Amino acid sequence: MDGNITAGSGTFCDACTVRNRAICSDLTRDELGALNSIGRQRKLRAGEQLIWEGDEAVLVANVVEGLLKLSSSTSDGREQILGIAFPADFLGRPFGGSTPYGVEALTDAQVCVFQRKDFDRFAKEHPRLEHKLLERTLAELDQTRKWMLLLGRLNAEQKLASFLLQAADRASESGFFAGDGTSFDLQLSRQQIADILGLTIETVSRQMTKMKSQGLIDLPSRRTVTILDRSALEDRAE
Amino acid sequence: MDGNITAGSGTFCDACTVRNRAICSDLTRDELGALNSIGRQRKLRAGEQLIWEGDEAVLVANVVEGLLKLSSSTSDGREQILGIAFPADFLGRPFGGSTPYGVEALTDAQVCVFQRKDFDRFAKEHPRLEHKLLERTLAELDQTRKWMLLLGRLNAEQKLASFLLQAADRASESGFFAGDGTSFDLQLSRQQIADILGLTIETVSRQMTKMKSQGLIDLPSRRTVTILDRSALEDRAE
DNA sequence: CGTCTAGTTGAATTCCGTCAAAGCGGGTGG
DNA sequence: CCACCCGCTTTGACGGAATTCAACTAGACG
Repeated sequence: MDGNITAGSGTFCDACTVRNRAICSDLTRDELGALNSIGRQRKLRAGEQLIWEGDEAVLVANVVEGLLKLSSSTSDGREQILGIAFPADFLGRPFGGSTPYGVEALTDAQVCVFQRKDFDRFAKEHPRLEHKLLERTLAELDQTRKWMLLLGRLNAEQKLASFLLQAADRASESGFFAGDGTSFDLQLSRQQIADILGLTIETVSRQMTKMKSQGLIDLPSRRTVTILDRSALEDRAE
Repeated sequence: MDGNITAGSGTFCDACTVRNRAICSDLTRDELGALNSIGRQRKLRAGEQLIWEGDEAVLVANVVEGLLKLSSSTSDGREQILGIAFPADFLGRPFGGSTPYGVEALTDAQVCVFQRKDFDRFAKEHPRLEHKLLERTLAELDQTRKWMLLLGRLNAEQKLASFLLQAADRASESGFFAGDGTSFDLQLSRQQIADILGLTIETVSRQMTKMKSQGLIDLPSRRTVTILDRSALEDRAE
């Protein structure tokens, strides 16, 4: 259980690939050192759970590498994905009681974890960090609200079109299999897409083949999507 | 257009009814005075718009009295309510570009507004205020995510049952027409409930009469709800 | 070459939205 | 005081979109 945890060696921040984008980006060398000493790097395998839904919030983390999902389930087992965490995103619930959602790695991932108590203390003493965290949380809230409109008011076609456009943007900006910016790897199964959009796997599949047959997209392989007619896709997104 | 704006007189915080619950609650007298000097009280009529969707974020506010909705619309005019703001809640998007949702008063309301630039500056200089704002934003994010599960994965009956239970809780804790805690005033039209739950007005109506006929609730008047069988309602909520 | 999982396709069903009409209640003016 | 009107709500009939259940297919991997 400890095999995938590396003790904070005092140097890992220097090598951190998301250092300039994560909430730590405004810290001085000394502050970074202090934060370093309370954090640990941890590797996660795809499918591994970092935080369980409803658990008392004992840890928070920065995503260094990979994709993670935040999700919650109904009592009868249907799942809704509440957000996707990308590298440099922050995870967990500081200053809070329990985490009302689970966090699980979608791909192999690397995170920089902190005991919540340690992090809370550190944050309170470092307003610039708190400020970064606040900005990030506000942005996340905006994002989440946008998603609510999708869930509440769009039909399956609109949901999928919006999703593909957003995925394409994310893919090109973070360089995932970017190619020419129109072809990209989804990194998500049909089931996961369905869980994001509040649909079933069959509906997702049907909509994708429909879009393919209409020449809006191509599906060269299971998880690869090529956008052939972006503006038509935008028309359907709303 | 100015008739409903009162200049900051230097004393209104003292009389503020939400002073101990709003984000200002940790400030010293001096700090409160300073904040006071950049804020203005404003009264809103039910239906009046405080912030327009997509506008550049020029103001932020504390709710002093009344209820407001945050909402967004699809291009074909269907609306989704993204959140309800209660007294002591914070409104608007500090440190940001545009507000991606509109804010409108549901009841007559009173808010304490700030120019965003003034507020941003003040906040940056007062970490305790930022901390409060952060805690509030995190709580709001949790709330919003819970709502996403409802929108994405619950059916009409489950949505309505969840909504009524939550409304009952809110009503009793904030003392709205609390009565014995089971009977309360909704303050929302059927259309607004539909916009919250991602349903149509007819579906909301049908579900309510169904619950009434099953003895779960009573509907003594248009906007009053009495919960007769809470546990049965909880069973249906998920 | 067989097995296993993820994805696709099809048919039946159900739930919710749409359209239309009727009911209710509160306010206004005769 | 009553008749009328207006907006909100309820109710009904219908259709369509998405889910459900089930069979089938395509790759991946040993």
